[in-house]
Amino acid sequence: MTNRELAKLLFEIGDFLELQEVPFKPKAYQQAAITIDSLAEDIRKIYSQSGLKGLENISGVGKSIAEKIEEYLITGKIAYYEELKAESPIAFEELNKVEGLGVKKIKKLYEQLGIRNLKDLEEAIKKHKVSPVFGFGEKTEQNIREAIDFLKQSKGRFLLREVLPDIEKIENRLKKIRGVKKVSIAGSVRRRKETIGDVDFLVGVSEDIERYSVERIMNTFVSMDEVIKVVSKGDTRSSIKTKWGLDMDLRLIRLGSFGAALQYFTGSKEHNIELRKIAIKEGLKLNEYGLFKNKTKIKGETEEEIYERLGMEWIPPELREGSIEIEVAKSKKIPKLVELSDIKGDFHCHSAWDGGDMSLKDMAQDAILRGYEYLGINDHTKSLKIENGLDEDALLRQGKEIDKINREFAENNIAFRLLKGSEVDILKDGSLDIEDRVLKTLDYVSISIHNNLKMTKEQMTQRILKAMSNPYVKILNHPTTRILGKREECEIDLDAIFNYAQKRSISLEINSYRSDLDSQSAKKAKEMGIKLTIGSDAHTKIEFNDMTYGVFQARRGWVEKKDLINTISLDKLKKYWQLKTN
DNA sequence: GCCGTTTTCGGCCCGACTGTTTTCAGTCG
Repeated sequence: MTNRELAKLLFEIGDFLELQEVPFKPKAYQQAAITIDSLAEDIRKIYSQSGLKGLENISGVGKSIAEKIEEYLITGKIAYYEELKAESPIAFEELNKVEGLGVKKIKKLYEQLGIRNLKDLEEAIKKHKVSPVFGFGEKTEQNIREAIDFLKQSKGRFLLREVLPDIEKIENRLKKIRGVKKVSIAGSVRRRKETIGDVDFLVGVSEDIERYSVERIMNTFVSMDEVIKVVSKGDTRSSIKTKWGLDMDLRLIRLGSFGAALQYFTGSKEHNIELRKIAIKEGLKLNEYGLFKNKTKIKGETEEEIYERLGMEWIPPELREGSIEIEVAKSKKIPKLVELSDIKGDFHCHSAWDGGDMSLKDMAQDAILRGYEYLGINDHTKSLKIENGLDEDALLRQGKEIDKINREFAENNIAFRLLKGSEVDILKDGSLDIEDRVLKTLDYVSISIHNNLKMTKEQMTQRILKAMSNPYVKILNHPTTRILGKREECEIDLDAIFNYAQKRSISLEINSYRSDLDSQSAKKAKEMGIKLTIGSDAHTKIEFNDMTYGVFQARRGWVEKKDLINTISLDKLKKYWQLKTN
């Protein structure tokens, strides 16, 4: 991934400059790095199509950085980066990860104690060399010691899917504390990022809250069972570390400022900076307490009124990443994003036939309770032996059972249907492992890559294109094969896949469990007019709930109800896919 | 180094908390 590698280099240039205390340049490099990292387009493609000018058109990239990108794309290196790296003996990135250590302290530690990296720092802490340094002290030394311990055992970012239920439990607990009027989760959790770094709880209280009430709220928060360290505790903010390694902040907010605080702490940082610049242009000041004209607060109670006063529509948190959302909101064209309640069915779930924990009938009943109109059975096929993949015979037999269950629904006037699908395995040469004579008996065929993932980009792309050329294919499942947190995406030319999907009206899946497609790719597919599906990939009853996370992912990709297939009614689906099921 | 409907110069988000020092710098989000 060229974009990511380049972004990393630019970011590090920023780090080096920051260490040299060069003003403003670090931010410029890091801003450019962030933008490039979140670009949907391959930077190589931008350069090959539009040259240096194309690079300069990227927001945050000017003449100087564009030239460095060009140098990188041609030579694979940036001389400026190499120079800075050679000059600086300090492993800044590593040391900066230690909480409490910023540029100034890292520099001082190097100058006074010769500390270059984390290992040096650990040594120095062990020998109590840090506390005597001017500006440091006993407490700081102890904090650094603990921060290193946390760093070593921390898992970095957490999958939203794995932590959200626990976070919501705490949210509900906070709501019950006396004196608390309102609780909201902010930050990347509210933006529904697929991975989160920490959690921000906003607790709304009345304007004239008593001092002992404040104390009670803060005390309750920092003494929860999940807390293993209280990082800070004040009148408006407390900060804790939990046993999961997840950091949490509680912010106490007067209700009159709740909207401003929610806006501010939801971020993203980039989004907020853009918003503040707009406020400044209008002669206003935006902070977490409100929108101010001179010293007078003019807005602050709700997010909506703040966005409105700044001349734009309210922006759903999932879109607040500081890219184009503010421009779009100014022209009042923010789309109505898909919601869980729009989902009418799931095309990707596994039954007991391939080792799932539910029978076809149980699955149907569960789906009906969820308000679905249809459920596509999408069991693995025979070459995936480890998943008890079905062969042609089994698929035909399963089809008969589905017919039988559907007949019962029809007889009882239940407007719900199971659909005959299959997650057909794409073999190494791009052929499918189920014969066409059986594929044509199904309502829909979805295809997936599960093995031989280490092919060249060219080979992998050809393999998938060949599989997509089968006339019965309706969905390409998890197109890049990534499993967020476990497996990187494979080398693949997504543009070629998207072009072919567009031409043949093949739908691309947003897989809830894997977070694949990612939101940027989903956005791109949507813009090309490719229909998407969201699949839970459930193998067990509880995993049906994962649809929620697929919806989050889709929303982050600006996906609307109309962009998805599994939001249309059973009747429309019958026509759209010419289903065999009645 | 980047940016611009205050556009080619001059500004670049801003407030809370901690720890150390003794009135504030550093860090964080």
